[in-house]
Amino acid sequence: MTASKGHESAVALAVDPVGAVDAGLGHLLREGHRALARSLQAQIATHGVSMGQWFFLRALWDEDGLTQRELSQRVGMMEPTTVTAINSMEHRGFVRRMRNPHDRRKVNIFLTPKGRALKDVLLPCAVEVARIAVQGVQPPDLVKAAQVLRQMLGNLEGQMATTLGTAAGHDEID
Amino acid sequence: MTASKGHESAVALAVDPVGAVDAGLGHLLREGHRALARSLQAQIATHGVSMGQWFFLRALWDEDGLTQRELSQRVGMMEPTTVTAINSMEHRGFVRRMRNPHDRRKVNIFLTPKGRALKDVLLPCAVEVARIAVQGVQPPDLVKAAQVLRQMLGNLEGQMATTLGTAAGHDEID
DNA sequence: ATACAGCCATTAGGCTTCTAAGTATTATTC
DNA sequence: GAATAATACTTAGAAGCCTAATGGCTGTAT
Repeated sequence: MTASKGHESAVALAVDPVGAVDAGLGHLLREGHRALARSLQAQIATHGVSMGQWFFLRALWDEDGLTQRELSQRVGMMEPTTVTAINSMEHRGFVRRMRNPHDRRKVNIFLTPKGRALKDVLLPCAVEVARIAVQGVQPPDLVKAAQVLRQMLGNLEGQMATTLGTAAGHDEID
Repeated sequence: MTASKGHESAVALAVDPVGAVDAGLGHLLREGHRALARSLQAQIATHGVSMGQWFFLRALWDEDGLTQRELSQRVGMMEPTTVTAINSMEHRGFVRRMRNPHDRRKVNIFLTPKGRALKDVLLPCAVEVARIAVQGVQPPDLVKAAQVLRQMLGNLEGQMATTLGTAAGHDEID
C-alpha cells in the first residue's frame, strides 16, 4: 500500500522513510551486523575463540558463576544454545560446570584461570574493531544512531509481545 | 580498561564512544537486526515463506531470470547457500530452474506465477514491519542513523580488505 | 509421605549459513 | 584439435541458532 515501488536509492530515504527502511535501513542493519560480526570473529578466532563463545565469555567476565539459565538470559539466547556453547567452552578449558549443592537442578558456570585470562586478550580486540567501525563518525551522530536503534528495538519488541497476546497468525494489514 | 563497567546506559555512549560501541552499539546492532528479522519472519511465515527464501524472492521480483551466481551476489550470500534456498523454493513452486541454452554451465532462475504473486502479499508485510519499527523516530534521525551505519559498513569492509592483504594473525593492539 | 506441579538442564532434530572439495561446461593456448 | 585453465553449479560437512520433547530435582498440597 504505502510502498512506493522497489527501486532503492540513498535519496529515497529522505523522500520516503518508511519504504526506505525496508529497502535501506533493514538491509543496512543486516549488513552492518554481519560486517561487525565478521571483523570481530576474524580477530578472536586468532585466539581460538568463536563468536558462539564470545558472548558467553563476556557475560562471565562480568558475573562469574551464573547458572545456565541466567547466562542464557544475559546473552539473549535459548538454553539449548547455551548448553552447546558451554560444552565447547568446557571442552577447551575456558569454564567449569559445578552442580549447585543447595539446588541440584542448577549448574553454575565458573571461568577457569585460562578463561579469565582471555579477557585481557579479547576485550582489546573488540575495542579495536569498534574503533575501526566508528572511524570518521561524529560522536553526536553515534549517539543519535544508538537512540534510533534503541527506539526501533523497543517498537519491535512491543509489537511481538502484543501480537503473541492476540491471535498469532492473522494479517489484516491491507 | 576503557569500558566503564558492564552497566549499560545511554550516557556512557556520550562519555566513551569507542568503548560504548563495543558494549552498546554492537549489541544494539545485533539485537536490532534480530528483532527486525524475527518480526518479518513471523509475518511471512504466515504465507509459507522463510527468511532464507525472502531475500532471494526480493532479488527476483526486481530482476527475474538471474543466474545463481548473480543471485548470490545480489543477496550477498555464498553460492552453496543459494543452491539450498533455490532448492526449497523450487520445491514449493515459487521458482523454476532453466539451463541457459547459450552457456550450459549457467542456470537461470525464473519466478513462477505463484512466486511472482507473493510480491503483492509479502512486500506489504515488510512495509508494515518497517512502519512499526520506525514509529516515533524523526525522519532526519533515521537518515542520520542510516548514514552512520553506511559509514561503519564501509569502514569494516575496508578493514577486512586490507587485513586479508597483510598478515592475518598478529595482535599488537595494546 | 506421597502425588502433583514447576523449575532447570539436556537431548533430538531442523533451518540457515559458511568453507572446502567435486563435476560439468566453456574458453584459451600450443 | 587436444591439453590446460577458468567458470558455474553442486555436494559434503561443520557451526550456530532455534523449537519441542525428555529427565531430574524441588516445593507444595493432600
